Amino acid sequence: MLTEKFLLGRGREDLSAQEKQILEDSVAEVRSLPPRHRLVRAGQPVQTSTLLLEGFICRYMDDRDGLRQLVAVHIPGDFVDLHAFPMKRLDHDVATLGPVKVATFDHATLKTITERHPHLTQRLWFSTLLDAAMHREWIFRMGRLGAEGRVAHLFCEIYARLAMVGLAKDGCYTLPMTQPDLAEACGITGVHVNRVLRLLRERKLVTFRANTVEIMDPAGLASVGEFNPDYLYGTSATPAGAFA
Amino acid sequence: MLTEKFLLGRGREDLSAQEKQILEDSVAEVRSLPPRHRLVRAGQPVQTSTLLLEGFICRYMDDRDGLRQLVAVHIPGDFVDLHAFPMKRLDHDVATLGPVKVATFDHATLKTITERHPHLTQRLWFSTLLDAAMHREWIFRMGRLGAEGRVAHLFCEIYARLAMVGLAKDGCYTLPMTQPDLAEACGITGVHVNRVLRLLRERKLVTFRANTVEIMDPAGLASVGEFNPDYLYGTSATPAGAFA
DNA sequence: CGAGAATTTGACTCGGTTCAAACGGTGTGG
DNA sequence: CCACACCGTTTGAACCGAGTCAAATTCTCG
Repeated sequence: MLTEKFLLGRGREDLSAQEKQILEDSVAEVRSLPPRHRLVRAGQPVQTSTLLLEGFICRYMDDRDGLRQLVAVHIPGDFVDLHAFPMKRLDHDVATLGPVKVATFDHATLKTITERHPHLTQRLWFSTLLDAAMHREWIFRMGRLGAEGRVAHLFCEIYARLAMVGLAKDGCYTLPMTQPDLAEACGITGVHVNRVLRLLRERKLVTFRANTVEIMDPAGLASVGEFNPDYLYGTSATPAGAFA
Repeated sequence: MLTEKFLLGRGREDLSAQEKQILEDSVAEVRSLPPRHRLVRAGQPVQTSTLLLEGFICRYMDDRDGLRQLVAVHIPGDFVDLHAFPMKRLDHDVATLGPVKVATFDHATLKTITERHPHLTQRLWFSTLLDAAMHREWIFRMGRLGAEGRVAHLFCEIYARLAMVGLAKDGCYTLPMTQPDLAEACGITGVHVNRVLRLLRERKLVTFRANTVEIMDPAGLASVGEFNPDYLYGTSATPAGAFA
């Protein structure tokens, strides 16, 4: 089932079998895309939205000098640009990190869902609000944490989210990001990311090599990143609590 | 009409007279609240949502040391915690800045709306996505701008939003925030906010005194803050374009 | 009028940037 | 199959923006 990871660990159980089927039947197209491929450009009108099936996607904005600020990292099960449905256009770019597989939904189809299935609609709405909750946490990260904390927090967040959809365990996961990418996500320099990674490694908290994150001390890392997974709205059965 | 400012300048025209009436009739209660009053505490279950009628409200999160990071500032017409309706609980606190007047909506009533009025529901959804768009811009502000730019950007954003609902003109508006408040919104120190304000004043860009913002050079301020109002999704008739 | 908060300014410190250079993978074309 | 080019990674040294600490001044409100 293509949409099996959607809201997994966040109340997907709350969807009836019929609703799950409606979602599944609403997929217009499944596509594979190469790394570093831009799906949507800021400002353009959009008629479809994208559910991420495999791989990683990011959203970002450019500053005056063309430097990027990531505003979101997406993992399988995320409805990456569902907000384009009510908004019609986006205020940021959307691009793949590594290679991905995505499912596309036509906005016309989504409109039908909103007209006929209020409860499913509310769950779709909820999924966009999860993104907003993560945005807020990113604001917190940039505003209150130093460089070390920011990187630690990001590693914790992605681990917790991947664990919820069964793509991470024992503190290990694949993350197709470079050090400059991390820098763009954390609002610091690529050079400084490197120094921070060395520190975190030396303190036996986490290592990041060859696109692989290995969290050696979850509690310690969560402490450095002041990470509390409540904002991810996982259900009680969800492994996000590993950090609690 | 209590709800007259809701989505004003953001496609409120798109609502039918009937829909506007439904919204108006859904108000459960109107209340006045004193400055610095906390409406919602993070984590608590919530059964109502709040439309801000008059005054200013902020949302914030605490770090380990109890220091606050503002994640949103709300102005009249904003449905401050509508996201609590699908989410059931919030990941942050909500508090007034100055004195406010608010309208309260029961979630049971909102549920009825989502079951019977898909189009109105979509506009409610849209309003929560506007908040998410502002969150993203805040991430950008914290990640890519220096202290000066952050303060400049914030002043620009609030001006553009107030102008859309008719509460600011000629670059002037009232903002019941202290310098420490600004600091909490911008991720810098209160002391440094003071220095930045002096700089901006000396450069004849903007002054902030006695809860009053006076933008003397809109274009210059927008340039320092790398401010582009597109993310506010104003309509073409909207004064937000004053900064474009 | 007095208390407590907010504003303002100065001096010193420090985290993170900038600039620079070396080193390591990896894919491509000759 | 190797050479080269292009990234990404790593490290060092100098610099600077913002934080910290401290104290004086002004404002606000009971």
